[in-house]
Amino acid sequence: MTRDEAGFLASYDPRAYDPVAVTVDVVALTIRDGALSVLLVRRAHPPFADAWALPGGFVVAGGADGGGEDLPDAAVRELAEETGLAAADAALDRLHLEQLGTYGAPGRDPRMRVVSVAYLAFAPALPDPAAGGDAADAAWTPVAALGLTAAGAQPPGTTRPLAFDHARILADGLERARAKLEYTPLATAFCAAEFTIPELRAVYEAVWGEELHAGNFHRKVLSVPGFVEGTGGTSDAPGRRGGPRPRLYRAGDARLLHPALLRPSREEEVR
Amino acid sequence: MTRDEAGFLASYDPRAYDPVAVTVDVVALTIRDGALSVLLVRRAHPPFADAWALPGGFVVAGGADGGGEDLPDAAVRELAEETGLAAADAALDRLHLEQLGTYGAPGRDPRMRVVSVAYLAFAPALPDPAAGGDAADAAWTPVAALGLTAAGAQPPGTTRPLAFDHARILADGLERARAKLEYTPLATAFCAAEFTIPELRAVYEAVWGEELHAGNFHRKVLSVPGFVEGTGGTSDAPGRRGGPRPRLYRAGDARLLHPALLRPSREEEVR
DNA sequence: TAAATAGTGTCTTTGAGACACTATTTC
DNA sequence: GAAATAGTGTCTCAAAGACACTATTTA
Repeated sequence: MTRDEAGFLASYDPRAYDPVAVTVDVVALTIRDGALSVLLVRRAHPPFADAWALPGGFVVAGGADGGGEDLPDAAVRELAEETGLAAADAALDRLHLEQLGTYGAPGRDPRMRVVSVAYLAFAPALPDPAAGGDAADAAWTPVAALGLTAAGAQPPGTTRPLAFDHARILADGLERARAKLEYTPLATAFCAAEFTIPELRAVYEAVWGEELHAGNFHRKVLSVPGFVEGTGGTSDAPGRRGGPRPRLYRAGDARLLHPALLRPSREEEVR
Repeated sequence: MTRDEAGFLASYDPRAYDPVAVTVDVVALTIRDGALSVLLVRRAHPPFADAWALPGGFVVAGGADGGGEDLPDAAVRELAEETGLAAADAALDRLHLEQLGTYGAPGRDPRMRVVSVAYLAFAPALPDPAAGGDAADAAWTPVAALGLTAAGAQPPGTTRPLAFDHARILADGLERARAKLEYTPLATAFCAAEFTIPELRAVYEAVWGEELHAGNFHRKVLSVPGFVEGTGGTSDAPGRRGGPRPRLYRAGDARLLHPALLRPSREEEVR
């Protein structure tokens, strides 16, 4: 650093600017009882007290000398804090986390200018959360129960309206999830370490909201290089309604599916 | 708003938190002389004075009572300010702008904690920029000249090292652009309002960095519903090296290409 | 035994890519 | 005329989806 740069740094006063708060919000998805579900918390404090919202909160900034937390770390911390899931929990180990987008329209938070970085998480079936932090309650909620429109709005009279612009964020997260299942092997992130092809198909059906042809799906999954690899084992199939024991598979080493596994209902094809 | 909420808002002091600055940075791409190029500015002030960087700057926050600017507006403003392109310019009208991602690792800016929301812009050929704002210079730069690796790093000794983590942001923007050409009609955003199929092919070749089969490309583009629509006109083809006059097309009404136009070289297929 | 399910075989249709060819233009 | 290019025809191969079928399990 030159002397000029050092001098500039010393005279720099960040508080001369209007303040902006940075938060993270997490769209955590899982499959519970065959239904795609999102983790929601009930807000204990205003604004939107008692309303349901995505788990999230302020990022620890740290001073000019460092000490702040990185954004993905903040997302995992908020997820753990507000749900009682220990950050060291084995379940959180298998978590897939990716950045979804940033929402910063003026007025989206009545307190002040807040820019929120949203993260999208895929998790295998997790235990019921325990409320913690600023949350009065926490629960996995089937997304179908929220009455979300594709445009990211909830019609008036919805039983569980979301705080802030969280309906918009959730709608974006759902669309991202649906798209990612097409060309990445991330459906395996919703499964346990070992899974069967029918279980994997159930994930696709829950996320896409439509039934898939069992036979063609099976052949397709096995034909995509690196999607899954067999373990040699067989499921012990508790509580099924008949049929042979399906074989067990692990996630393969592919990071992209090629050829992709495209959604059937593409009549819309947004024009 | 309940009285409780109003009381909470009145007592809320945003300055109790460590400050975080929010900036926007723009990866503006265009095709110049057949080469995919990015708009860079030379920084007039520390940190990284005299280094090249993506155009960008602080977001106008506004107070609790509003008055701040939305993030996409800030991106367009920075683009206009630092390049001398008038915001009302017809060229900026045809601009495609989308959010790329948010970069907020502690220490990425030596002054303080800075969270930067990056935007990706596709533009038709634009005039040479004129430096303005905090920029000492501004220029369209062929991305090949920057020696970027796929990992988003620049090898030591690069002629034009980028400030901050802008090499990473640019690499992410390029990969996003390459992917988007596959399944959206955004290649047309690099073209004038009317264009020929060979011009469109040149866009794909510049962004993907490989040659495409002219005949198959032509048939493919016309076979995807809503990609392009004919104008009935014919190019007057100045300065070509022979061959018939190509027909003119406009962008169609499709927002997704189906079937997609996949990149040929997918041997890698990241495992 | 009946019903449900795992997994495979096969046929049809669509689309991608290779190659060939004609027509049109510039040098 | 030679070379380059726009645009079309045609063939082959890969892949998606429909349908059928067998084997295996539960109720």
